[in-house]
Amino acid sequence: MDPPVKSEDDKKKTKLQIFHKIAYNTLMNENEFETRYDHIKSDSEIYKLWEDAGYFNPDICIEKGVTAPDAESFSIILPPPNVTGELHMGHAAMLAIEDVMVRYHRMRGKRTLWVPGTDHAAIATQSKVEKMIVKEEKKNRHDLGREEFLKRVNAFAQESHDTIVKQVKRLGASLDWSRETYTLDETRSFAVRTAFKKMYDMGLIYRGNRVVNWDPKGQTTISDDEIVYEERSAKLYTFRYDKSFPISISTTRPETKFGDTAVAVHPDDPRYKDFIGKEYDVLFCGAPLHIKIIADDAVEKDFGTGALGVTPAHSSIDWEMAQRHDLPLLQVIDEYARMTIAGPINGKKTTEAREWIVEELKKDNLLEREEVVTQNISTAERTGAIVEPLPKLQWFIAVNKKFKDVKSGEEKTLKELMKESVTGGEIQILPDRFEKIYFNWIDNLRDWCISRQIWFGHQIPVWYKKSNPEEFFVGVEAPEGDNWIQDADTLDTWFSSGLWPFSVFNWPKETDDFKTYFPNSVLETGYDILFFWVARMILMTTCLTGEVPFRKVYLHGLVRDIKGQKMSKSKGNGIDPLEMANKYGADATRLSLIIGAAPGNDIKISEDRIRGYRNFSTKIWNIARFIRMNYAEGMEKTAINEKYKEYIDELEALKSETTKHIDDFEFHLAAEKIYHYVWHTLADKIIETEKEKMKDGADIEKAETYVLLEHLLLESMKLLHPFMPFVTEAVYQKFHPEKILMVEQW
RNA sequence: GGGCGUUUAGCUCAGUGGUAGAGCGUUCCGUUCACAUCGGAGAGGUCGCAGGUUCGAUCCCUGCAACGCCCACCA
Repeated sequence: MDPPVKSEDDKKKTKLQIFHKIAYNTLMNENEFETRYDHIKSDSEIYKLWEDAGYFNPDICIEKGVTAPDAESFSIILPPPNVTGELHMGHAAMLAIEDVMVRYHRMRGKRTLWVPGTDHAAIATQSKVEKMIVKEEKKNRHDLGREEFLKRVNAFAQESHDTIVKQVKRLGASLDWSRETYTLDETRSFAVRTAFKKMYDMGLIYRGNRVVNWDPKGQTTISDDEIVYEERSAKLYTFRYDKSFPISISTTRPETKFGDTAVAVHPDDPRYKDFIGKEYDVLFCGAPLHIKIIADDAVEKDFGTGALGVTPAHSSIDWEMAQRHDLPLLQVIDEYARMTIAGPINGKKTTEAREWIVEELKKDNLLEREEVVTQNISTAERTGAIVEPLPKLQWFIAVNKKFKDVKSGEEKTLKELMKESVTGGEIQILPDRFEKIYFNWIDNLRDWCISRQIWFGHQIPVWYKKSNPEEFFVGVEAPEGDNWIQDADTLDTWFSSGLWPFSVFNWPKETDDFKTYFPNSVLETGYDILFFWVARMILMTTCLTGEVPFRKVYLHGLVRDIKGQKMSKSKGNGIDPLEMANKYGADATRLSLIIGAAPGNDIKISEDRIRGYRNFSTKIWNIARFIRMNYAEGMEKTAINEKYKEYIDELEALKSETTKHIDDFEFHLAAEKIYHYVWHTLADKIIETEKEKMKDGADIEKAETYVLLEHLLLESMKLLHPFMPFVTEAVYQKFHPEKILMVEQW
């Protein structure tokens, strides 16, 4: 007889099993079933087991035969944590949910990739380091100089990065670390410069003198989305510029009126109809102004006097109006929020100027009314400073300009492209109520100012001719010769993170990864960065690749403390996920963030919850230990007896329910059902019913029961693995040291 | 001004067109038993309010209220 022929596959498998066995035996003694699950020790050993096996990397999964080479791919990019410090509970929730998806799809045999990375987070990181330096050395960034300052920021970023990576691993995230990237590394920087150049050539990036949001404290522009509105009470003054002027106007900022070039009224307002088109020379608090009366629909008839002093240089609404009516721009406030007009208030702060003007108006009997109103004031998210709208020469992305769409070849605007990606169903946003919010944002979107006057970030790839700064060069690399000087500004951090879905695959190179894993299957993140990030990725990706960045967007809620407040260090109400992982295990921490968290709803977390799930992992351990203790050497492993059909059916039902829930992004339901099954069905009912037989039954009964219980246990460990990877893997190892649960078939 | 979410046990939250669920807490009983990080038993809820649809509503519809969030920005 011929010896049995081993197929290549079998050989591979045997080799694999030996490898696993050796790897595992070096970690723990398989013959002992410890009385307690020691998560601190075991969690790290198991993560190492996974890392050494290499299965986080889909290429190795294929190489080792656990994934078919032609398997469908499943890819997620990790929303890159900012290198500003440490992970918080929100990150932990994100990691837990994404790891559930990734582990599930990997176990289903998909070619599964989860790409790790970190975000340089430009302004956030820079201001953090700046604050540290001010505090510790009483110096600001200008004292250090650009080069030295950047050195400091990079060192801080590196340190944060290392901490973050350690923390991400501690939580069990099955990320492919061999593909790790950073938004500011060389490959990503190349992608950023390429994107800038391409969009410039497409006519979508332009340099323009427009009214921007200026942060006088941070000394930089910020985008509309970086503004936080704060409700404050303010005084609304009603007055005339001077006695000769026929119309009264109302404003909360009289100091800006030195920049007025028009007064706008509603075209249908009978009170002012006769004035439209007339022009006046007035003397406002000693300053000569030339005011034209214009009619514009944007004016609210019922507010104030129904007439609006138009200040094109210091209000974006007024600036737009000025564009429509071809009004001149008159800047009277500088970058430090100080007055630039000649006279007694030159160089004074806007608030001081305001008081002075009011006094002048009173003196001249021009002030008609003074009332207290509540208004929403724009403040800069990062510094808290009141935003000063100023005209500045900056770089913008045009969202309303037609260009030739890469995919359809049709003339479209970025806004249209962003909208179509979702209305056309190419991208699905879950929960779907966020689609409406997304559309609403697009409708209000204005040209995106992308240049920032900060140092940390991607320097704008534009070079100006030293001899003639009007002449500039836009390119991926610097132009030849030393007659050029690069734009000192850097790009908004969301410009580079907008490229993330494909820059992680080394775009613009057409890499295999790009072909295999792009578009990403799912983008999972908190709903708070829908506009900042998700929308920007859709914008950049559809524009540059002609493809959508991902098929589905799954938005999770925010993690809050027990009082419902956002967790933050300054409030001291944060629960540190790492502390929880060390206290109760990563599994318990993860489960507490999944169960009870409906998609898109905020979750309030407390230590008690986490402790409850730690008890669950102890329970699992004991169930496994009990079953294993009833295994006798030489026990005959029969097939499962027909009489246990009910148990098997129950398990099968659980399997299909769980599968459906995960496919439907209902992770909380899936986890809860498995939880309930393991504790209250398997342990409380089935084991309690069958344990007598294990003790006192005949050998055949003992064996039958054992086989049944082992089957139920190990199958439920598979179902639970994506949610609680550590304890389930540890249990599985006790039964199958030659295998790794992480890559078992779902 | 526009939009969205939430309202269910003492607390934090899931869930469902047909006698209501989890964690924690609480009451009683039980430790030579895999597990006291446990087991068993229990208390505790007119599922925010008012209408409507339905044989039947906590769930669907309408209105209202309270709380929270997002967007716009009336200058």
